[in-house]
This record gives sequence, C-alpha cells and structure tokens, in this order.
Amino acid sequence: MEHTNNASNKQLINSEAKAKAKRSRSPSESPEDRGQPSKTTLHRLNGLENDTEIYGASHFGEWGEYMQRKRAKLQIQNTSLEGPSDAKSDIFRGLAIYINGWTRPSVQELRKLIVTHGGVFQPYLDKKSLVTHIITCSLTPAKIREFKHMKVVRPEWLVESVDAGTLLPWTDYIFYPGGRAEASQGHPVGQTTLKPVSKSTPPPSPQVQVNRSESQSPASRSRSPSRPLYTTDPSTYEDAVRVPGYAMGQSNEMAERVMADPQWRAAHTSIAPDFIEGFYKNSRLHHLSMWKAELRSLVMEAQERAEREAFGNTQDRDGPVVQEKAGAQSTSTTDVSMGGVEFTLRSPTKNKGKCKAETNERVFMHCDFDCFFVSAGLTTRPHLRGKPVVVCHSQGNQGGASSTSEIASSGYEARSFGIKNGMSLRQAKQLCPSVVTIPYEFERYRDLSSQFYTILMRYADDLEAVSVDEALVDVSHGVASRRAAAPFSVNDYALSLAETIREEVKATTGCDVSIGIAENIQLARIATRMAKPAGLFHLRRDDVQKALEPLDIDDLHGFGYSTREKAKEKLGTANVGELAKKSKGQLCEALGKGTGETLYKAIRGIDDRKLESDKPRRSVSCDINYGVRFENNEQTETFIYRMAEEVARRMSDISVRGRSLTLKIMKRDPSAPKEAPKFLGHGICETFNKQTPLSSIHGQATNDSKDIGEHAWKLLKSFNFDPRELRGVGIQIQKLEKEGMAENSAQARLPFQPAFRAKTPDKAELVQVASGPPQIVVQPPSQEEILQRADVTAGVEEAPTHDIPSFSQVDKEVFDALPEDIREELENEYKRRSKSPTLNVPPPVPAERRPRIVVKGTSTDVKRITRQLAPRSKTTISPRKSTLFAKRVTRVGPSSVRVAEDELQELGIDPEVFAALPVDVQREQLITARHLKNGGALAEPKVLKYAKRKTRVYPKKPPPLASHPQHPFLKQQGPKKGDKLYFTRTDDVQRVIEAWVENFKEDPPNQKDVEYFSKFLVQSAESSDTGMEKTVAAMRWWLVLLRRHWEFYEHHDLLETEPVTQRMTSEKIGRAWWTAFREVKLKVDAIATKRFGGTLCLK
DNA sequence: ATCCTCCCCTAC
DNA sequence: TAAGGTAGGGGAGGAT
Ligand SMILES: Nc1ccn([C@H]2C[C@H](O)[C@@H](COP(=O)(O)OP(=O)(O)OP(=O)(O)O)O2)c(=O)n1
Ligand SMILES: [Mg+2]
Repeated sequence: MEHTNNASNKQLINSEAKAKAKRSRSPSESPEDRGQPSKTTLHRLNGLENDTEIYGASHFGEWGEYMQRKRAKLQIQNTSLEGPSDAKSDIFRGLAIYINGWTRPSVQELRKLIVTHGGVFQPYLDKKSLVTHIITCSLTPAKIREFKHMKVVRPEWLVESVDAGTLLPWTDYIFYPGGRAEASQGHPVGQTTLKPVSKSTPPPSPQVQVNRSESQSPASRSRSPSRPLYTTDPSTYEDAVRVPGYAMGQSNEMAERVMADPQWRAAHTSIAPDFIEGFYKNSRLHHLSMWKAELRSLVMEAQERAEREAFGNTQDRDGPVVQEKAGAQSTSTTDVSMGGVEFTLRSPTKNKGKCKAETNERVFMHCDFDCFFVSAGLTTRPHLRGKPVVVCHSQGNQGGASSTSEIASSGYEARSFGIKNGMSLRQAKQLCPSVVTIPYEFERYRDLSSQFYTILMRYADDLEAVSVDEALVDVSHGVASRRAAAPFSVNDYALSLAETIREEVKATTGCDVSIGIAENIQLARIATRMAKPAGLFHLRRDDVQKALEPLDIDDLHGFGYSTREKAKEKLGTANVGELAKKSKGQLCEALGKGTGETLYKAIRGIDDRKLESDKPRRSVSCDINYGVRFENNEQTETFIYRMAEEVARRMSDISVRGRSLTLKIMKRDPSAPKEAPKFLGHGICETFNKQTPLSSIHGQATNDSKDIGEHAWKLLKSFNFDPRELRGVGIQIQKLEKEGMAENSAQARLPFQPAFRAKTPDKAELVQVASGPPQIVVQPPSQEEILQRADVTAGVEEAPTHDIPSFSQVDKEVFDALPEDIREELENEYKRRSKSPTLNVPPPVPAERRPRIVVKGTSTDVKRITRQLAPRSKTTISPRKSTLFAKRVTRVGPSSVRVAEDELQELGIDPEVFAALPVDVQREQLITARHLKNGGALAEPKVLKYAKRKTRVYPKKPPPLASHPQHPFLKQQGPKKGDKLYFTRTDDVQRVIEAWVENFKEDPPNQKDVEYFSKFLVQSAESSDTGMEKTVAAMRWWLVLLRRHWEFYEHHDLLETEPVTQRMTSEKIGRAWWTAFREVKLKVDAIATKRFGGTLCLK
C-alpha cells in the first residue's frame, strides 16, 4: 500500500517532467549548435582533435552556417506557431527556455509568453547547449542534482518581466527547492544553502568571457555551504565549454611519441599476435553487442522452457531440436559472457500475450538502468557519489586532458556539465575539469545485468532484451493479476508493479533503474525518458498528445539524425507536433513508405511493433576498425586469418554455418592524415565491401576458419590496396544454417569431382553439393516444430499456392497441443473457410504427383508451413493480417529458381538437395553446372553487388558517436597533391595493372572498383609529371590487357556506356571495362591537354 | 509483384 | 596512452 502511494506520488511528480532529448548527440554539435563566435578558438584550443571535431572544424563553414540557418528556422517556426502577428516584444530575445514539469502558469501559457516575446521555447533538456534557463515550480531530488549547475528560475520571472515590459534579472527569481518564493530556506536533499547570486545580467551572451577560476571546479564549489544552488552564468554548459582548455596542448604527446616507435607498434597494433584478444577484452561496444546476443538467446531459452512446460506431452517426440545455446560457453572461463545463466519466465505460454482474448490492453514497461556503467562502478565507490563521474579507459592521470578515450557512461552530475556518453575524455575535461573517471568493470556489469533480468523475468509475460541495461517487458498479465488480487486498492496497478520492480532491482543491485510504462513500446520508451533519473512514469493515452508534441522525431526510438534532417529538408520541420499535420502520403514521400507509415503512427502514439524475443540470428560478424596498422601483405593476411578464426569460433559457439561472406574494408581516405587524430583510430576512411558465396571445399555451408580466411583474404587481395592504408577489417557471414541437423541421411552427390576445381576453384566449389542433407533448419520455434510433426503435406504447384493443410489432415493430438492462441487462430481460419466455400482453396496435391517445378523450401515442411501461415497477400488466406507467425518467421516466402527436375537430373543435381538451398545459391549452382556442361562457354552471369549511391541533400554531419565504424559523411574532399598513391610507389606498374585486370576477370568489378581504379589513374596523372608518366604507362598496359581479354568489344558501341549492374556477364564486364577505359582516357587527355597541350598516345 | 542485394541508418 | 562492435530494419533498384 505504501509503495503504491509512493508510486502515485512519483507519477504525479514525473508526469510533469518533460521528455528529454536523445542521449547521445555529437559532442561537436554543442559548440557549433550554439554558433558561438568562439568556435574557431575552441578548435584551436583543442589542438589535435578527434574525428568529429576535425570534421566540425574542417567543414566548419558549411556546417556552422547550416546550424545558424537551422537555428534561425527554429525560431521562425516557434514564432510562426503563434502567428507572427502575435509577436509582442523582444524582451526574451536570446533566451532558450526549458520548462520542467508542472508549472503555473501552465507550460502552454509560458510557452506562448516566451515565444511571443522573442524567446525560444526549448522542449528538450539535453539539447542543453541551447537551454539558457530552466523554469520550474518543483523539482525531484534527482532533478535537483541534475540541474545543479544550471539556471533554474521560477515562472514569475517570465510573467513579471512581461508585465514590466523588460527583462528582469533572473537571479531575483531563482528557484529554491525547499523554500517557496523567497531565497533563503534550506531544502531537503542535503543541498547547499541558497543565496542569491551576485551577478544579475540574465542571459549570458555567447561572448561572455569565462572567469577561469570561477568556472573551473563547479563540483567542489557545490560543496561549499553558502553557495547558491544554481551557480552564476559561467558554469552553465555553454560557458563551461568555453573554459579554456588547460593542458590542451598538442594531442597526447605520450601517445604520439609512442606511435612513432616501431617496437611499440609491433606490440600494440593489429600486427601484435594477441591484438584481437586484447582488443575485444577491452572493447565496451563489443561487450555490449555480445551481451545483447547472449541475453536474447537466454530469454529465448527461458521461453522455450516455459512453453515446453506447458506442452510437455508433445515435446521431444522426434528428438531434440537444436537450439542456439546462450552465452558462448566454449570461450574461456575468464570471460565476461553470460554463459551459464538461466532465466525463468514468470509464467507459461498462455500468458505470453498473444491471446486475442486479453489482447485489448497491453501494458509495456521499458526498464533501463540509470547511467549504468557509472552506477555499477559507484556501488563499490560510494565516496564518489555526488561527483561528476564517468567511465572510460583513460584514468586521466597525466595527459588526461588531451585523452581521446571515449566515455562510455557519464553520471548525472557529469551530465549537468554537458558531458555525454560517447564523448572523448578531453571534451569532458573541457566541460568539467574536475571530472572523475572510473574504470570499466565488465564482470560487474554482467552480474548486475543478470540479476536485473532475473527479476524482470519473474514479472514478464514476454520480454525483449534490448541491451545489457535495458529491457522491454510485457506485463499485461502481471498488472491484471495485481488488480484482481487487490481490487480498488490502488489507482495505478502498472505503476505499483513498476515500483515493486524498481525497488527490487535497487535492493538487489544497488543501482537505480527508471521505468517507463505505456500501452506500446514506443510510448514506453518515451515514458522512460520522462522517468529518468531514478523514477517511474506511466504515459497514459490522455497525455500522449501532450507528451509527444514538443518532441523532434529523433526523440522517437528508431529515428535519428538522418531521418530528422530529411524531414526538415522535405517537410520543413522535424517537430512531432508539426508533423502531425502532414498527411501520411507526405511522410511516406519524404521518408519512404515503411518509415513514413511508422512515423505517421508513432506521432499519434500508435506502435504496432511486437516484442521481439525469439528471432533467430541471421548473421555473425567480427569487425575491427581500431588499431589496424599494417606494413605489408603478410601481416595483413595473418590478421585476416586471425579474424577468420574469431568469426569461426563465434559461429561454432552457436552451431551455425554460413553460405555467404562479406568482407568490409576501411581504407584511409587519401586526404586524411596518415595517423588518425584519435589514438589508433581509423580516421576518415573510404569503405569497400565485397560479398562472395562461402563454402567448404565440399560446397557446403561452413564455419571452418580456414574456409572463411581463404575467402576473406581472396576478397581483400582483389582490392589491391596498399596494406599500409588499411584502417579496418570486418568479416560478416550470412545465410546461416543450423549445424548438426543430421549429417546422417543419405544424399546424392553431384558427379563433379574435385579435379574440376583446378582452374576456377571458387566456382567449382560451388558446384559441389552437400554430401549431407539440406541443412536449412532455421531454429524452428516450438509451434512450428509441432506443426511439422503434424505430418502435413501441402501441395506445391507450378505457381506455388500455399495454404494451411486441410483440417482433416491435421493430427488432432498435435493440434490440441498447440498454444491456445495459435489453435484459436487456426480454428478461426478453418471456420471461416467452411463458411465461405467460394474461397479458392486448392486441394492438396498428393506427394507423388508433385509437379516438376522445384520450389525452394527447407528439407522439412517447416518452412512451407510457416510460410503458409505467415501473413500474405490476398489469394488464399484471410485478408485479416495473421499475427500467427509474423514475428517468428524470419524468412517468409522462399522464392525459387524455376527449373525442370529433368534438367536438374541431367546436370547431376539432386532436386531435393537443390530445393533446400537459398535461392541465390541455387542460381549459382545452376549457372555453374550449365556452364560446365556447355564446356565452359562464356556468358555465365556472375553475382555482383552494387547499389547506386543516393545523393544526400541535407548537410553532412558525422554520426553522433565516434564509435561508428565509419563516418559516412564528409568523404568528398578530393585528393590533394602529394598524396601518395599505391601504384606510384610501385615500380612495377605493369604488374599492378595486370593483377587488377586479371583479378576482375575472375571476380568482376563493382562500381566502386571501377571508380576507384579510374580515380587512381586520374589522380596520378594530376599529381605530377612523374605521375602522369606512370598513368600513361599503366594505361598502355591496360589497353594491352583489354585487347587481350576483350578485344572484340573495343569498338563495340562506342557511344554506349556499359553500366556496372548487379549481374554481369563476361560480355558486360568487358564492355564495362572498355567504358571505364575510355572515360579515364578522356579525363587524362584533358589533363594532358592542359598541361602539355596534347593528348595521350598509347601506342 | 516479389525477391534479392547493397547500402544506409539506428541502437546500445 | 586506448581498446571506434555488431545486428537488424528498411529503401532503392535490378533480377526474376
Ligand atoms: N555511446 C555509448 C552509449 C552507451 N554505452 C554503454 C554504457 C552505458 O552505461 C550503457 C547503457 O547505455 P544507456 O544509453 O542506457 O546510457 P546510460 O545507462 O549510461 O544512461 P541513461 O540510461 O541513464 O541515460 O551502454 C557505451 O558504452 N557507449
Ligand atoms: Mg541506461
């Protein structure tokens, strides 16, 4: 009862809170966002900056200008909202005001006041950079801490200023938590006493120079007993950011020195033997990703256990189904994986929330630790509570002020200085020199997380693991039973349940969680933001409108910077309230169909997304874009093979093999400095991806590190990059198949022998077909499994028609064992059909009469059945969207290669085996088989990948976090003179070009290859006379090669250009090369004309 | 129309 | 010194 009241109170308090903006924003945004005149200074002070800062700096003109326009626009929007004619005065000009919680006058009224008198209403708090003042009537203790260093003022300031017709000093209206109007009382939370500050110039102009000593250590000042709660101007974010950086000097002297030392590099970069292990042991993002996968897997297991309990009688009839095991147990014992943990879902399946009966009111909770890493660290460092604490690698002892170490998590005190997750320590120190750093403690995070999840699982109908510190929980049933257990005792059962959970987690882990509650996932997440820190918030339907209206769309989960900019660009606003006026069509046009619709609904508080607790994995990858520095190809090859081992290990940990490999390469952008500004970082890079079918020597899906390594290395070689320029490598395996699904059953072998592999090993490999059975067993969820055992055989027709089996064919026992909701859905469907005989339900075709067209499916009927039951268009099944397997089936609707069984037999391909393959593997095999049958004639299509780049209309900006593997923006600066090109350093021009062309003959170029190759030659020609010579030499040799390989096309369609498309035949490749050659020659000719007054002679 | 690939984007 | 990983949703546009 008590906690219930508590909860209600909290809600009351929190319901006044405004949503805060998204957490992570580009660190570099802050200064520029404010368009401070000091930004150049800032840049200079910063000395060697990290990438984002560099970007900000080198593109400053463009970006800064953009931000100014943006700000102007924002103000215009703000004012025009109220109608320009309403503008009454300018007294609030320069103010950006955030209104916290419930106020009197109301938020709406205050907003109007602000806007009509020239100020800016800021709906988000952590666009702190923009907020000059906070208006409030009440604060929670947590907020008090949060706002400690900001100007917090009572609403009267605005009202009375307007009345007075001039801006009154804000310091006369400072808000004091304990006391009411007057500025003298003490207050609850052990805050300092409150004394009006001396300085009374209200809005700090951006130029205000900071008094260094005053702003240096706000934290220590906050300890002083006779100090105002809210300090004077200088220590707010915007001023703090201008605090001159002290030890700002040249980057990290130490770091620089050390980087120059070859010995050190040998020991600490990618060429070190244990580099990968060491890197992963310390990478927070790696841990985050691994934990997420493990948690999902653990949750899935828990659910399956729960379901098995509920249907115990039917399980294991046909032997166990291979399940993805959680926690990569095979890794060493000292690791920090979740291995060994087991969760128990609160209740068996019937509560899983899919029953139509109680479907009306779902209740979702979004639970998230407050500043997780910091909270975890503070559990054993209580003396640091109340200090601005951050977690990062650098412990900032010496050189910390110039550290590029990234902050994983910042505590709330630190945030009040403007420090954010993802910032570099250097930036943080600028904002708050007294910041305290604590190290990572991955084991602890794991332990706390597993306690957290254990608690959540007890209350969950269903649960989606979002992250190590965050989960989405369906608690509909739990709330309902609370209500049933004690009717009318509480007015908000969800809130009371949340309070229970919150307190339990706090008691168990010692850390605060915040919980947002709402009827759907999107809203629950928004509620969480309002709940933070250390609070609860139930966002009710009635308040949704109000809560959403002030947000920008990037405050919604799933919408980020890019979407926001697109919206602004194409719709004129990114504000949710404004966008609510746009039609669905407009949104779709601007953002794409799916995104537009999602947004349209999200804006209205609608979100149909289901919890995703049981999706099987579809890819496994391993990326390292840190510390990658090679001197030669041998080192590179070694590293690739090591990475291959890593991926292979991860695959075997979860018992999958793969059929497709993508290599992801980052190469230093020629215009970027050799050494990245971030210590051992990748710097500005160009990226190159290439995909290849992956197979063992037998043509099977594989997880063998040797297979993977070979494929990856071959791809990397095909790029012909200077190894010294590589800055990142990734290997991703797709088209996964579950391992171990019986190497047992007899299968026909293709007649091809290994001898075939002689010339083109890869293709020949493809032709080899599995000696094992088809192995596409996509972790069938239990229902599917049961269906499978129902021994249902649906017909397959030429134009495959899919349907659920006729009712009589369904094994009753199995049917009865189905979960209630599924049974219900099936029943409905059967009922519906019996009532509408007009429905075209083709009778099942007997198995022996199966048509000659092979339809891809799995080796079992699982896929077919799931597909049949999955939501699909008009033809057969109900128009109503079946929710049955919507979330379970990942790969809906297998497609098929149409081929007569006869031909397959002729080609020596077992139709059954063939049918089990993914469609593009089918294609490959077919092509190769036909090719070989025809005696190796040319003209076989080859899979290529390339998608045209979309042009970006909105300004470029680095992604918010430096941890993004690539800054997709800002690659546009052309090469500079003096940039070394690989091939200018290679005397053997012929060899290079030859390797290139040869390579692409085997492995056709994609658009990027051609562009790159061309750019190469042109750049070289531009760079110097010697470069020109080399280009000419190269082109001569190129010409020779082209004539040798594709002579026929030299004069073919001279006016046509052959685009590089997804599927290239030999002919197209040849023509594309000639096209490229002609284009390069044109360009080089132009250069030569300018420089030498003549064109090339390639004779 | 539907699938598939590549790429971009987002999240922690 | 620092440890910028990783998986999935979705759009564009070619292939079927
Ligand atoms: N750029 C980032 C963002 C997050 N994390 C890690 C550290 C965080 O503690 C944890 C959880 O991320 P949250 O987004 O939930 O951030 P916090 O928990 O730190 O803060 P809060 O949830 O209170 O906003 O993930 C990280 O390493 N790097
Ligand atoms: Mg958190």
